[in-house]
Amino acid sequence: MAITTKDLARICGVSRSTINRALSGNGRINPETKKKILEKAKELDYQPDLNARSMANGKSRTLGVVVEDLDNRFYTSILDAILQEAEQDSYIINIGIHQNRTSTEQEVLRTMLGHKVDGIILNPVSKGKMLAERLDKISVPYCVLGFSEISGRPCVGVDEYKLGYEAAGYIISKGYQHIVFVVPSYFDLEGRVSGAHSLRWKGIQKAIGEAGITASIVTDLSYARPCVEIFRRCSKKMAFFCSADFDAKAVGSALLSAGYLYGRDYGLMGVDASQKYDNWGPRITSVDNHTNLMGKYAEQIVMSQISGSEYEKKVVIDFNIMEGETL
Amino acid sequence: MAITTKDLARICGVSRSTINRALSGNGRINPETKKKILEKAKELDYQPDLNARSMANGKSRTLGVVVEDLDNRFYTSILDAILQEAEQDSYIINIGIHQNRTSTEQEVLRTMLGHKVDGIILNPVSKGKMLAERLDKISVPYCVLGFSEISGRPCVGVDEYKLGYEAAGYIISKGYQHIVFVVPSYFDLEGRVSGAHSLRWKGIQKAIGEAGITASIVTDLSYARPCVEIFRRCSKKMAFFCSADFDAKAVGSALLSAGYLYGRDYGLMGVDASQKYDNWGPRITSVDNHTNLMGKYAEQIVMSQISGSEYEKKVVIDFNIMEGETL
DNA sequence: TTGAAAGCGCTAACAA
DNA sequence: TTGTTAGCGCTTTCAA
Repeated sequence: MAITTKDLARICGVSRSTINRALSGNGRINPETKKKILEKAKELDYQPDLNARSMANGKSRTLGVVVEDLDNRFYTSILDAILQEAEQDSYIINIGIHQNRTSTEQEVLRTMLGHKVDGIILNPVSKGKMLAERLDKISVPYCVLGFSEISGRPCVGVDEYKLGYEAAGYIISKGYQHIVFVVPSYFDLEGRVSGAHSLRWKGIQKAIGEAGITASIVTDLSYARPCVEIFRRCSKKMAFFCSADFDAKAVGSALLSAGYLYGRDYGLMGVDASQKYDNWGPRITSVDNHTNLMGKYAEQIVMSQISGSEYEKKVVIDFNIMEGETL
Repeated sequence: MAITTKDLARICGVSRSTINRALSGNGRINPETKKKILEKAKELDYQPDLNARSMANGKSRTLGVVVEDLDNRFYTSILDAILQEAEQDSYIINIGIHQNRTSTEQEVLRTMLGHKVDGIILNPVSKGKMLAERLDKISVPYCVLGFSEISGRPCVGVDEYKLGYEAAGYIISKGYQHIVFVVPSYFDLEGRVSGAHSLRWKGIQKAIGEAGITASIVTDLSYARPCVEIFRRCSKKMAFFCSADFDAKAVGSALLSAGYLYGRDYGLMGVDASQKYDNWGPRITSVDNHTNLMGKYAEQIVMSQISGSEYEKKVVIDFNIMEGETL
């Protein structure tokens, strides 16, 4: 059993409020007794029960973060940024994963609210009306990661339409005649279209329309083989634009096994800027969507709400194209 | 403000204990009233205050996990496993990062204990006596990730001596005459030797002794250039054994830029089995140390202590060598 | 089968 | 300057 203010009070021969005054630094108190109390507290290694405090004053100094899983650099990078930011504010992080299941998402959110987190950062599974309802139930400040699924709510993300448009433009500028948009997560488990990816796709379509070239989309979960097939049947100079570097690597490997080389035989582009973290193999041409900034701003948006200061409801993160050796 | 049992009691016209009996399923209660209460609870979306509960019954159903950071697949992979395991036990995870600073480690541990976590999984910064003292202060069940720094305490890890011995043996079996052990984290920020890595190094030395070949060690934080230099000056057939695939990749890239190719000109080996996650570039010969299992067992060790069941104090995780194209 | 009361450890308002 | 009291929302005796 840890030592409590009650124990301290008994030991120091004063009341608990006096203990509290010494410990918190608030309220008038005799410097002598204060000094004595603090000494005793240190000697006995007093550590406040943060849950009790949270209950008494309604602030838990805890933030909840809900993401898909931690098997993905996209999320861990966001999370790392959140953790660093939160530490500065002396906040602790509760983390939950929904593994792309709406039911788990709901459950995790409930649990977090049950634990009285002061704020939540959510990478949502659900979309549209369901997401809106779910957000309405969040009784604390929150911030959504990615904003293609919602409007009028605190969120941070990149402009996916613009991302698609500019990425396609970049590919076009390199002289490619056909773009294959590879996006295994285009449909979720319930068969609904991902808002972010459909926006990207729209951006791509705009760009190819203007340039007068063609594009197609691959949404198969096992996209490697289809990509090889498409490449074999197509005579135009083509590029694969994949929704993440991870997928670009898979496509590149598959085509390489089939005897076709990125950069030489076709173009390959991804999103995530994995070249920043991994210098192995050819650098993949990629869109750097600044995941660390997403985490940082998400945390700040939530903290601003908690502290009641001004904040931008919708923060748009910049992205930029990083040249590589595959396009 | 969320609805409480007090509210429910008022609304249903019964006492709070009756509400509790309905909600918890414990104690005798009229099925009628129980049904009515449960309906109301659902209708009003009652959600228990888990902190209050935690305070009342001394169990928070929260586990604390302390690792270096999330910028490292080694940790995120462990963490992911812990999360999945914890979800099964309906436990939530508090995560803290110490960023390799002993002071932060201490602070994070204190905060976690303050939040009344039921157990802690720790990847320690501190070593030896300091670590022992720190562990002694942990008033809840815990498990240490890696066991080279401690003895007689709950922990999970791989046999680093054996790992070094077998990895070196594997390298030797491939005909290499000199091994360079590349380990930038051999010394920590305070200049102390990492127990895990010194064990590995001992294992390596044993193996080379038996085989009658030579070995050297590089502990520079910027090891790329030194490695290139060593390679240039050495006439023997040599292999670099790096403490992580990440570092092996860096060494490989540096030597490649200098015109030397892994596999052909020298051997390259790492630890982590990154080839399991990343199929880009040549597969690196690597030791798979099963990080996911580490996480899983760590969680189980802590949970067993919490539930009072039997458990093994020291769990040794298997490792195995994964062939690649660089050795 | 139900209710009353105490307590977990803390904070905060009010008295002394 | 210090102490008393009540309350946060829950669980857990004990009594009715």
